[in-house]
Amino acid sequence: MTSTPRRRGADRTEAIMRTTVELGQEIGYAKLSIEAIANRAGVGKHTIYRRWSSKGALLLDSLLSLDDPDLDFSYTDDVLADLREQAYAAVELLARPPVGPLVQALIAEAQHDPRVAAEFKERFITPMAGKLVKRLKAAQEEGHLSPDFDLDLAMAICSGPLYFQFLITQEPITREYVNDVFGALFAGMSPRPAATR
Amino acid sequence: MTSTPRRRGADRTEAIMRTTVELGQEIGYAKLSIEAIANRAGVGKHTIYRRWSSKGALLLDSLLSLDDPDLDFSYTDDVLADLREQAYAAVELLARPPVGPLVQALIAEAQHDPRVAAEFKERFITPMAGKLVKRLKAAQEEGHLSPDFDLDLAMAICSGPLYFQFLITQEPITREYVNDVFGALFAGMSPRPAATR
Amino acid sequence: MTSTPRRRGADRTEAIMRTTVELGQEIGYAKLSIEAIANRAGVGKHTIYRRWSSKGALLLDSLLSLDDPDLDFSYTDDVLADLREQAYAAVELLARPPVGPLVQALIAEAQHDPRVAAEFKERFITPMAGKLVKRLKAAQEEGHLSPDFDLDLAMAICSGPLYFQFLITQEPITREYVNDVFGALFAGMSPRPAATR
Amino acid sequence: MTSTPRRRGADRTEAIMRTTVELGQEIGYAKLSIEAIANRAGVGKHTIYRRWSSKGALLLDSLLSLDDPDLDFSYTDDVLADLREQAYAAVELLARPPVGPLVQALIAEAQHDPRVAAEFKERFITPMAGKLVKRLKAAQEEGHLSPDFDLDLAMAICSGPLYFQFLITQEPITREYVNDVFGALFAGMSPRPAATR
DNA sequence: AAGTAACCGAGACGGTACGTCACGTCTTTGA
DNA sequence: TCAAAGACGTGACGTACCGTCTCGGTTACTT
Repeated sequence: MTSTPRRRGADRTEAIMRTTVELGQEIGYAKLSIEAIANRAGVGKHTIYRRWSSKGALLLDSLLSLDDPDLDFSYTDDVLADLREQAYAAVELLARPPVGPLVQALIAEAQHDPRVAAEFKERFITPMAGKLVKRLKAAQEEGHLSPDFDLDLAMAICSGPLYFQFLITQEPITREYVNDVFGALFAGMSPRPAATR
Repeated sequence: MTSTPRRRGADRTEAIMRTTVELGQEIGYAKLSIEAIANRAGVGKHTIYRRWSSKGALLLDSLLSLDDPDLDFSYTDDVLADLREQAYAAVELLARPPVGPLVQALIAEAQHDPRVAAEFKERFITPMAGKLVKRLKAAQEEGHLSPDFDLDLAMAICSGPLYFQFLITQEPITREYVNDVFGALFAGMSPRPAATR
Repeated sequence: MTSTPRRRGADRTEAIMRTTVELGQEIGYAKLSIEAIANRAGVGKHTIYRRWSSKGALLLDSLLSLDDPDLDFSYTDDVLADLREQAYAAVELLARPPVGPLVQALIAEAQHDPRVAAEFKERFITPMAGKLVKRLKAAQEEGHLSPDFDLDLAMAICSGPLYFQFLITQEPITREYVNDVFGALFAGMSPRPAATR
Repeated sequence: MTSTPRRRGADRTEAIMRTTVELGQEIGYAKLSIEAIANRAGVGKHTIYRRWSSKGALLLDSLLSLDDPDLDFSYTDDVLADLREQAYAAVELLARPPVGPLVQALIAEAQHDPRVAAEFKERFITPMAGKLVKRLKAAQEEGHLSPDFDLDLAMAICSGPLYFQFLITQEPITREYVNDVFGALFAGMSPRPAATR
């Protein structure tokens, strides 16, 4: 029997995060003000400041509070296909509200708030990277991946081009783009030895 | 003989951009206020608003007004080496003030201002990409690069991992990291045909 | 034959004053800005500053440039009636645009600009007072007015209550009000000797 | 036992009004800016805007917050003397800072802000008028005043000439002037009946 | 007729103030 | 005891005008 210990608090916390996402979708996460969130959530400003040290921290918690499809990799014989599949899912999430704009806003925050950067990396990037690295390791063990490949590097190489498209060119990340990227990464840019010969 | 013809305007424009960089280095580009820049530059706020429509626009112009080392690729026999060399230089610029923080701030701005995003892409990213693509095309023609390779894709693959490190993990981009990335990109992640045999 | 000497200037001067009145009626004389007048009149700001030293000066000239009904007193046997008649006319002018609001604005300006106060008194009040004093003097000579009456004082006593209504209570100055004021001024506030006796 | 309960607010209100008067005396009430008052009073601009809707409203409250000598009429046998006495006192107040310039500024404001005009009339003019009317009524009952005299009119007639001098001619209002005005008002402008006979 | 001076529109410029917004801290008050 | 409500000092926003100052481009008078 749970004696509703400290129940009110949790309620409020959730309400605030829910409002954050809601309001963020309406007016944009960049224009969010603590003041507006407090107002909309029917909560004192203090109640927010008590829980989060910065807008970035609130955004991060709000992001992570969203129903996480908890995407994980398939482990078929075809690593490339598995990676693609996974990327499709990730990209689809990032492609639309609320996750996409939220991540964008968080990365923006991270550029001038090292604490947000650290937390974001730890709680958002690293878990994703972990899964990827695990999947790659399995592939490597099965010989589907070049054995002398640093897996953290692989992680950066796989994620980088997607984030580049997301943050810099800001064009939609299509399945074709994903296919191309992974295709290229696996094939390498060198002229094919076979072709040369 | 009229000296300094229509000089006043340009003078101020430069003074403002100089002050922007200066003050940005002192207090951080994110905390820059138009008010403070105007004050420091001894200029009315209007004089800034007349020239730039947003902080982002001012930051971009200020960035581009910096003495551009105008880095361009070498065209030796070794594409890989040339790319690396170029990346070293770029990374070195990004590694320290004023360019690094300015670019960081600009990318942050670009996340919630599409106009900044577009201008940044057009005036900062695209020129760089152009040089890279040109270099890659030359390589391709000489058979140093897989011939069936979309060059824009190559651009994303080469830049992505570096920007990922710059924006997301925010760890210093060492020469080793650059070497690893380009090495991996050229080799590809697939197990070597030799190994397969 | 007038060889249009310095003609352009006069044109502009008039255009500016016309615009002043026009724009003042639209947005209120208090909110008038030199900038807006210049714009509307199609004239550089300098051209205004060259002619008038302050907004008050411009307002005063604009007021005096209006077609002046050039009201003057009748000289019948009945001073009281003549004064009333004159007051009706004056009050009617003050009652509606553009004169009323303009005078109001000028008096407002005069409260914090001694130069405006002086000019306004000299060019607006004094001429009116002159006529009144002259009319009163005639009356005095004909025995229609208490002979031991300082005429400047009489002027103040006649005008004061009207301006009081105009500036302070800001209620419409009806003919009845005018009648009452002059009636009372002539009769005096003392109990009538005749009535007492 | 809670001391200073709900005290903060009132403190600030007073501080702001005090500063308003102070600063107004130094630089003139017309040149007062909310910004400067806030600065000098060590208060945020909002704290002022929260309390007063316009500069006029603040000026009015500041005026009324001044130590009011709370002048009231004597009730001797001599109405004329009582009125004079009262007028001396009033005029003396208006003759010098801070009251004089404040009232002047308020009347100026009232010329383009109907809300200020209304409040000023209600809270400054009407109370004074009330006392005067009351005094006049007493006089009337005692037969010291013409019985068929509208008292509101009497108010206008008594105040008008003084305000005329105050606002329009802007010359000092001497005791002599007061004497003359009231003398004339009581005697009336008509030739004396005795003189007629 | 050409030269020259004055004047003009346009509007940039350094300022000052506006009235608003949000920050993060702090009281106060009601449940 | 805790939270809502929101007052508070601070600082920046973007705008409006101030009065001064170029800037070219006419006029219209002089020589």
